[in-house]
Amino acid sequence: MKHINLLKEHHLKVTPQRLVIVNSLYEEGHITIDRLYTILKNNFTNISLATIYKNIHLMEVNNLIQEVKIPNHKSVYEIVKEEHSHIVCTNCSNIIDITLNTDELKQQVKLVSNFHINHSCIVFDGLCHDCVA
Amino acid sequence: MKHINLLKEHHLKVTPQRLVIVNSLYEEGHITIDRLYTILKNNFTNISLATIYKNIHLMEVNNLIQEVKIPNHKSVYEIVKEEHSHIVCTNCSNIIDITLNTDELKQQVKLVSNFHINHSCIVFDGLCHDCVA
DNA sequence: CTGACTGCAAACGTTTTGCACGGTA
DNA sequence: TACCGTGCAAAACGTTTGCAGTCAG
Repeated sequence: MKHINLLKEHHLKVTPQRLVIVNSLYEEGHITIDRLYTILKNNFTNISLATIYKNIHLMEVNNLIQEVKIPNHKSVYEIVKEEHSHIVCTNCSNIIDITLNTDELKQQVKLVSNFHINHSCIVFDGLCHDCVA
Repeated sequence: MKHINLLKEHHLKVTPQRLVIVNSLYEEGHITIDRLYTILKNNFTNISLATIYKNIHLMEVNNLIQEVKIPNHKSVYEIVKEEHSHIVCTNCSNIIDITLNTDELKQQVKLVSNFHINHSCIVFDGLCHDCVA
């Protein structure tokens, strides 16, 4: 099974449950707790939601994954990687990553506010190619 | 009390509780359920959280207010107005509105995705002027 | 071998629901 | 007056905690 090193690099013990969680995150890109529970039940008959929540929390704290809050949707989790934005299809709920240049935007922010900005969180919604038809 | 027309325009009956809710939204800009409960308790000794949730839900459905989801924070509600972005201070949790020109950003999105975009939701975090010191 | 992880059950906080009463239009 | 809104209590959710047994390192 892949992704063993990802767990080790983030100082997490390698367990079968964690490997399936990380693998699911890679395969699906963005995943809800519910979806994770469904997947884990297929692999471990006695899987507990508590185990999922505990692991999600640990992985967040260790910066392996992060929560993405999306308007009018349940939160999803994703593997931490370089900063990027999200587009959500309001019809089929599909979520994709996009990399944008936000320099110009941050420049605007600097002009109109006196905040010292750290991160930006940008989510678009609309219709994906399939759902436009 | 002001804001009676705002309720009427959104097809909501005018009640004392609703007037205080709308008034609080105007005065504070962004407000959590908890904060609303604290305020309403000062005005109505027997106010129920159920009343607050029911009204918040109704006002959302009638497009008078909207939820703003903020990374690592409780959701806040605000009066619906022209599209704008938010900056949150990671130290004092203060939230301010900013109006940005997102044309260039949406142009980028158009180039790298085949979505038909509707809305954008942009939240920055950082330190406000007071907290930098 | 030791500490960490799992599964279970219970607890917890938040949000929703049903109902009887009271108020708005 | 008729319907809608309120407050209360209970229920429904989602998430967290404590514990005993098991497993990874």
